[in-house]
Amino acid sequence: MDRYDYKSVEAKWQKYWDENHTFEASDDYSKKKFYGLVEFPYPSGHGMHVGHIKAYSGLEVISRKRRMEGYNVLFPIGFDAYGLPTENTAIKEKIHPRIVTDRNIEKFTGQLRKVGFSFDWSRVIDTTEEGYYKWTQWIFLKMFEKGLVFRDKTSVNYCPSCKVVLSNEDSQGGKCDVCHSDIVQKTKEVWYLRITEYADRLLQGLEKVDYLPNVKLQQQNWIGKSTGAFVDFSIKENDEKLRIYTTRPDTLYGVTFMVIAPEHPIIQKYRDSISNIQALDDYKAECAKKSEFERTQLVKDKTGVKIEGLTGINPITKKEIPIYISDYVMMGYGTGAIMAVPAHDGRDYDFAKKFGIDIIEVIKGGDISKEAYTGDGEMVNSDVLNGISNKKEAIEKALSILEELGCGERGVQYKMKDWAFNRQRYWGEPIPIVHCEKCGMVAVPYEELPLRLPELENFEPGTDGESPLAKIDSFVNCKCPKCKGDAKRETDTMPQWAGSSWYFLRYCDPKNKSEFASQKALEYWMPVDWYNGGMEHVTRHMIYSRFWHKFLYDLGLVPTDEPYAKRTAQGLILGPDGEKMSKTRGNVIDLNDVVEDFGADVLRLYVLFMGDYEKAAPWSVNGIKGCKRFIDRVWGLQDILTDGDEYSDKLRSNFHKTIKKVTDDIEAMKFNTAIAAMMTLLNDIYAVGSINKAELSSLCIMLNPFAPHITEEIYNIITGKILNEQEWIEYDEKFCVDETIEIVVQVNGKLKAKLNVAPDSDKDSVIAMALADEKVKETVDGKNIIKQIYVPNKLVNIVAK
RNA sequence: GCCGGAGUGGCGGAAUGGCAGACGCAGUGGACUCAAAAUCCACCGGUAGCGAUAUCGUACGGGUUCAAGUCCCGUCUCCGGCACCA
Repeated sequence: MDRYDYKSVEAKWQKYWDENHTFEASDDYSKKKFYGLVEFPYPSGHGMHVGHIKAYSGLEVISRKRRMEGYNVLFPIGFDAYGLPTENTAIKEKIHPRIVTDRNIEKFTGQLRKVGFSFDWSRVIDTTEEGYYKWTQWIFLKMFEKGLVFRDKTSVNYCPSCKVVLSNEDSQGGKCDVCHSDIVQKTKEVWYLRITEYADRLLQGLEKVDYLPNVKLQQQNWIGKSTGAFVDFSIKENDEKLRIYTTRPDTLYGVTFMVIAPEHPIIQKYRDSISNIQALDDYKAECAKKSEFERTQLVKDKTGVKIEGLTGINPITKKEIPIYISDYVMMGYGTGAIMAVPAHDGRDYDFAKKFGIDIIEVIKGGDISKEAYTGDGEMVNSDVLNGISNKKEAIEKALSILEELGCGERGVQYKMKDWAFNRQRYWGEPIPIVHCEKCGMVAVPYEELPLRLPELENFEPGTDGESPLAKIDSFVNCKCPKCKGDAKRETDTMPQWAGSSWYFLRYCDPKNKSEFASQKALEYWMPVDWYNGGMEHVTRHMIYSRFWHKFLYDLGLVPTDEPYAKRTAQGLILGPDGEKMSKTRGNVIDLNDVVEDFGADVLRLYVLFMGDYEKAAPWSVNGIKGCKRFIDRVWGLQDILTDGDEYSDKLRSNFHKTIKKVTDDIEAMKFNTAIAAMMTLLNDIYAVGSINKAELSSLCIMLNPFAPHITEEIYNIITGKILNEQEWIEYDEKFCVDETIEIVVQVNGKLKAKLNVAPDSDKDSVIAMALADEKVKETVDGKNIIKQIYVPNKLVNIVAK
């Protein structure tokens, strides 16, 4: 047999699949369906890297298996092509972002095809295409219509390098998600989507979907629901009520001061009656200068100023307490005001120590002279609450008192904020809104969609953070759709996350011109049965897209309220040095080189074999050689091929066991052990010295999802048939059991002997055999046998003293 | 600080509470070769021993159990997420 020529074989089958539309999903809606989704790539100029291959290989294996199991499989791919890197390349090379995008998509497509992924190439999506972004704008307008879009002037996360406003999600850790510069705070009028309105449903929806526990947890934390109470504190000097939010109403008797955010409106309202207003203004100005990062990350000394002229009154104790402003209280969470209980909250404790405020213990159990006690315990110094030791009970009782007094109510808060939905850049979906002096914000009529991006000479954003579109008079100046008077167009574009918030719907019916997808197609294909992607998209893309989907569900436009039935995530591929792959580290593995040197099958096999699919694993230049050897040895089986259309006696059980293992492991995404099992089988075959046609066909089928090219080729050579038209192989449980089973014999838990017995032998005879063993006899000699343990088909343990 | 996850040979990693180290890589010895590569065969956790074998061994300290990498308690380290969220 000649050496395996992967280059020609891979090219041959890729051409065959393409010409025969082998992997295109059928429109026959009577068949059982499987919708497998992978996160579509951002087509960057660097091309794909091996991480992409791992990300897609998981569902690739499952999709190929599903097809052989008789499913109508939708396994689509597309490109999430709007975004900054493309625009920056366009600016640098002085060409249109359209050209950059097309160039990069072509590069990606070529690479994906070379790896032999079984994507449905007839349904490719490009989010920057008119036929697509028209519907992105359409959904936005629906949200606008339903009051989920609003504008607000607030302090926003601004990246001075990219010159854009970022959402909280895109500026985690105080760094820009794109360029990693420090984020600064800027006051700006921005667009928001009211995602908080769906907070509770996004949380509840998690109960009925099959996501990795980790994924659910991260989403729960991100939404950050807390239950507590709003409590009104009276102000002594006037009849104002200062409302706070707390999760611990049980500690009300321990309140010794209040803190409000520096921006709290009550200060402006009572400016004139505050004697140290200048000091408060100064403090506020100082805080505004700090970035979000400094304000939250550098938790050091507590700072603040006491308000002279406003005094709070504890609604339960009626005691007078001072009010401070401090930047450890945020205007954006709760009511921007808190009741401080220094004895039982670390932050309040630090503040009280610094400002010399009383600390009153109300829960026993700690030493409040040293630090705040945040644990549970018996209530003390709390009048009617005294003696209660159950936290829940104490909270309930405090709540009912507050409700009776009419100065408190139960409430819920979320950490999640509304979604800042705009960027001041060119390469994004234009926001289809017109500003009219008379009519205010007016939606562009649906029939005028798509609202196209105007042609530009210069894509650079303005220095003041204005969109480059603002410089184009012909775009900006327009007529108001309502009153037909002069009006101006919105010049901001949508953020990168817009296009990916509904792409899985478009795949169901990608060429539809009159709807974003037909109801029939959606009813058949949705929900996505299995969605795999990176952990980094769990809190942004996934929450955003679940929100859009739930909105469309409320309009009756999609059949399910959750888009994804199941979600898994792959681990990163690290560089050979164990560090995250990056160009600056110089540890990036070039995909093209790997395909060139080893072939697509070896690459596919290796990314799944290198470790647990869900965990990060370093690339090993040597490790991939093992997969190469495996593939070559599979090819070599043709040299020891014999006739035979059923399993031989010598290998029957090996095959059944391996098929079972591979079948189960694929479903559990334990690809590494599935491959290991096939390697073991291959070793067994070579030990036997021959393989028949039935056996080799069977091996080709189970290996096909991992290494589709070589298996198609071998299968075609030995049977004359096409493997992809075959069914997935079955195993028979009865052949998975050996004729004799090895039983381990231990004495006092230590291995002493091994016995070969028939399956399901009875206890007495096995123990008798064990005790008859020379080695066992020797060890037990002179001791009393206290206990005999028999685990059927596994082991015997004799306890002797 | 809080919430997750992990810690097993030289390396990547396997092990429904039941033979620790499957499978692969690297390494060592041998075969083939003028030679090398490729391929094939054997060995491949530590200690003692020529050896059969004995003994220790899954981050560390305790515990439960006939039996613990796996379960429980405590400690350390690393990774991921959230972070002055009241």
